[in-house]
Amino acid sequence: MASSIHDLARHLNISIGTVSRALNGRADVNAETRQRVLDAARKLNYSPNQSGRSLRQGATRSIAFMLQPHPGDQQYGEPFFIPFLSGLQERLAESDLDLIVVMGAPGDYQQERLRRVVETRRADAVVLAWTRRDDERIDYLTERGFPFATLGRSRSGGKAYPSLDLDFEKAGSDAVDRLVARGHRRIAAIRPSLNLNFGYLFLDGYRKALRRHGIEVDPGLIADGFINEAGGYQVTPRVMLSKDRPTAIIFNNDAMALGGCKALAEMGIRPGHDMAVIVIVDTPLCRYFSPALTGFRPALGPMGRRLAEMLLASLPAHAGPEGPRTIREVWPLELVARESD
Amino acid sequence: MASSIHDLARHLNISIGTVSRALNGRADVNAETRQRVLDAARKLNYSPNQSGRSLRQGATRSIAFMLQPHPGDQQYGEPFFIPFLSGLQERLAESDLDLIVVMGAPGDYQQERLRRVVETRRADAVVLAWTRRDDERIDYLTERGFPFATLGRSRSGGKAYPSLDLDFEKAGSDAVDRLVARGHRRIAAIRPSLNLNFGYLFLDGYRKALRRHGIEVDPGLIADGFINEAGGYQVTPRVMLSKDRPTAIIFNNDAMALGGCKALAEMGIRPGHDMAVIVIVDTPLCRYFSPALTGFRPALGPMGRRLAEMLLASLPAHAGPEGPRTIREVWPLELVARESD
DNA sequence: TGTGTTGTCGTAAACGTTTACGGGAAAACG
DNA sequence: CGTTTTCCCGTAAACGTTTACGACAACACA
Repeated sequence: MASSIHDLARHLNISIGTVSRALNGRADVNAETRQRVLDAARKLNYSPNQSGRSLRQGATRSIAFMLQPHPGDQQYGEPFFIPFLSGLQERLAESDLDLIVVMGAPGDYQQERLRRVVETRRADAVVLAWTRRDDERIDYLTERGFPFATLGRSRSGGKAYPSLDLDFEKAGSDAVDRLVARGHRRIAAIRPSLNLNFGYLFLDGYRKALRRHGIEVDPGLIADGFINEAGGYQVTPRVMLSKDRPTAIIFNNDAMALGGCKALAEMGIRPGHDMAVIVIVDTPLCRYFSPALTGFRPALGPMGRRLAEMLLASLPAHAGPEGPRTIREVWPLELVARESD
Repeated sequence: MASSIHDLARHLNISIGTVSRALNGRADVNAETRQRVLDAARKLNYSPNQSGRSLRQGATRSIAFMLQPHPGDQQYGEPFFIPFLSGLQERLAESDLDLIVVMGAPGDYQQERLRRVVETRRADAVVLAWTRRDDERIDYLTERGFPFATLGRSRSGGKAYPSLDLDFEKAGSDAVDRLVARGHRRIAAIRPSLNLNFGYLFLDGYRKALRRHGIEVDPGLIADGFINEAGGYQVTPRVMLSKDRPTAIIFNNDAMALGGCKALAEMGIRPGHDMAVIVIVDTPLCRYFSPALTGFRPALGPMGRRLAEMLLASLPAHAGPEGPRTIREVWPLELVARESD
């Protein structure tokens, strides 16, 4: 079948030890021999069997990415993740690491999938997405001492692990500032239900900014919904029930905004004319919507790359010179002003 | 560190052979001993090391999914893939198989990543997405005799492998039928550039239906663009240049339609009023757009599950009773009539 | 010439499993 | 009681690597 290191050694009349050393660039092998090995490897189309390496080295050279959908949403936060995933996997590939994607419902099932990965040592480390406010996965991994990194912060206190997040708090605050500057005082906020941490962060920023402007926070102007089009559609009317209607709405993400605008349209309210709309997490969709939605754009691809790098630096095997390691980073969200506010 | 089968054996005063047999449900082990082993395994928190199994069994228990972005599009056909991926991975998980996601630019780079997976035996099989009309990856895999399945057809002739595709031809044809029935005769088609096969299939159906209705195919009403919002935005005006303007446009997918509608809006043309719009590949976005876009909805999740099943059935190791195996399936696209046409 | 050093390579163990094989005891059978 | 069968289990090889160790030759040095 596929050629092994033994075939190569036999073909060269050399021991497998020498072949291995030559291939792995060790010092104690003659330059000429190394070249012969390299040539033969190419000729015989040899690549080392990954299972063999993994077993011997105790490392699988792969990283698991855990993704969970939200109840009521089969979409896994789609538009958000692929660019991130792409950056992540690109960086991992550069270090010859593979990406294993593990999906599954949150809660027990996801936890079980995670346990399987860890205990059968299928991956050397784990990347967590959609971190919850209190995330049991983080507890589990720190307890086991298994390397991991997270996209998003969580409340799990005092634990040290690489994490990367967006500054939702500042975005929420900036959105309010911008709307207030444009004369709005009745500003609604629509965020995802569940205990997704960024929903809280965004709302914190929103609240603080309102207070700073001397505007009372009206609970009737805050609503939670599924983090998708349907969620935005269902929940937006609720905010319009107030006796004193909002003149602006901040949506957590593009999908919710899309559903929300649909609901507004059905009420005869035109986003961008009769109602200012701002989106916190901007995607290409926002730009091409009518009216084009102003929002805060994340640098998803670079974030994926960066988190991969932070994770690698925290891994004993891949760490470079034992320099200081970045533990947590919070990246800014850049405002893209368009037509909807 | 993590417990091995030796620890378990020592703890039970039993040989590792027996432990392994007990765990793997083989017949030649006493019922009581098996129970003791099972209990101890749970107590000591033992799970077999995957690298060890892989090496011994010559199978990694993982499947690679190859995804390529399109030039000019960093999005990997986002909204389309996650639900599919979710179904795929769910089904694989049920057979205790992991999913490795390999991304990378099409062409040489993607080919090299594929070679690495195959030659280093990181996966037992491969799933190809975004198949091109002539796909060198398919040639490579069949030549190597490596198991694989594809989402989408390709032109690579005479090769037998499981493949699953949508009936884009019929959808293109149905779309024309529907528009003609509503009085349209100037119907434009906007499809992805590159040699993505579904672009051709869709256009074939479109052309045939027009001819069936005795309408001449006007090349000026057909345009190619990047398969995303920007592509639709850029290319739609081109179709409007005809001296005899179209009264209806069929877009290949939701993202292109979104961009196209934006372009129309800027020309003062209101989709659903002044211009009929139909989308071939419908996603949740279409429903919540204003006007809600009529389109053809694919059953992405079930398709993922099904392709996983077809692939498994074609694998020697996982094949059930040697029944006949489905090789290719073409699934219908279901029309969802909404407001835009 | 004897001793120490350097450069290169082969040997063999080890990683954690699964499994073919054989052995011994108990059960079944005459 | 002797023979055959059945049931369980232990032994050891094998999967494909990497790597610690030692051997050997060549060379330098005194």
